Amino acid sequence: MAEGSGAGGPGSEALLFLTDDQLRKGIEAMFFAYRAFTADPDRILDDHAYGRAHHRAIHFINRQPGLTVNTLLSVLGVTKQSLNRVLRTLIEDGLVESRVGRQDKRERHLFLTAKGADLERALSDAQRARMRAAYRAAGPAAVAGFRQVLEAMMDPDLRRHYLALKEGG
Amino acid sequence: MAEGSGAGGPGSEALLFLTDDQLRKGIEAMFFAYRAFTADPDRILDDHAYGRAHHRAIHFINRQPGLTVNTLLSVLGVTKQSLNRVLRTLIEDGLVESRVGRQDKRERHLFLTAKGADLERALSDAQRARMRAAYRAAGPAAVAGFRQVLEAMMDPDLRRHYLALKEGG
DNA sequence: CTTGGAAAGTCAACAAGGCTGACATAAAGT
DNA sequence: ACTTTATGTCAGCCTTGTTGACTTTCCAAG
Repeated sequence: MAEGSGAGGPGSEALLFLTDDQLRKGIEAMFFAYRAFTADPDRILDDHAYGRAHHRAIHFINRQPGLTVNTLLSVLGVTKQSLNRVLRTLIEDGLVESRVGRQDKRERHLFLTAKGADLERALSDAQRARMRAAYRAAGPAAVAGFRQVLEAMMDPDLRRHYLALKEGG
Repeated sequence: MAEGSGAGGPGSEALLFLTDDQLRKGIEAMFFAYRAFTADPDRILDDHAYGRAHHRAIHFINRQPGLTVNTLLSVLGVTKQSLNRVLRTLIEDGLVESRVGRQDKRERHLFLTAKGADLERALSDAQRARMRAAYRAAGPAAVAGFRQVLEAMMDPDLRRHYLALKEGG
């Protein structure tokens, strides 16, 4: 309603959507939506005694098979020690395979095993189902705006990682 | 990829935005954007030896001054013990005040003190600045779509909390 | 060939912030 | 009088993040 009143000064029309109230709604929408966004995978992970950290590792190994530990590290934005704990259990459990690099033998290239790919599929199926329902409810135009805002929200460094994956698809 | 080939049946045009690739991009955009979304407040909180949990409590107490512990509990979706740890330090540090209910003396109503409101302002200023930049870069139409998709993503129970706040504004 | 640095892995210790379970108190409701 | 609700608290556990120190392996430049 406040948006409709034509009382603003010069140029205020174009900036009406930047009111604190609009911004606050966006902030709260992010908070609640992210909870929903992670809820389905979390349920599946619980059954396997894994956590969100395992999901993230599995996701990006699937997205970019053969990526090195260092690359995964910088995409995830965590420390080597933190990732290693997660990665070790995934390798021990036979979900991830680590192969020595051919050119540079210091590097380890990460791949999902068949078992790992199974879990990845279960997780991303669940997440995609929710995203699909939201997309369908909101419509194509809304989806375009959704991604535009999210991309504009990222730091340059994060956007770099995002875009690298976006092209690769 | 079956959806992407030009061979789709009737109605496939309208569903092009539901390809697995589009869904995946949305999922990854959520992941990276949420990191950026929380980065600025996290930096401020670090200086005060608080964490994201404190931020969330402060945010919702500010949004709905006088709300009861139980209400805050259900909005945040955590256990009483978990919230209490956070709330206790905020009260001890003089950021939050807890007043006994007048009608029902079992209830405690939560308010930000002046000091609490100061921190809240610093946190939300930072978060709004990022959101404002993203909104400005993406434009009003994108913003509408952004919120539509996020709202469609929420579980009914989460959306209930979101809408209650939305109206209250 | 030696040496410096990079990639990876590991150990130890710590902190935040979730969780469960058990229990205590005060106040309300029946 | 009894039960239920709202709150608070203690104790213990888990995941996942952190820092710091150290090792092994290997590449690459001097």
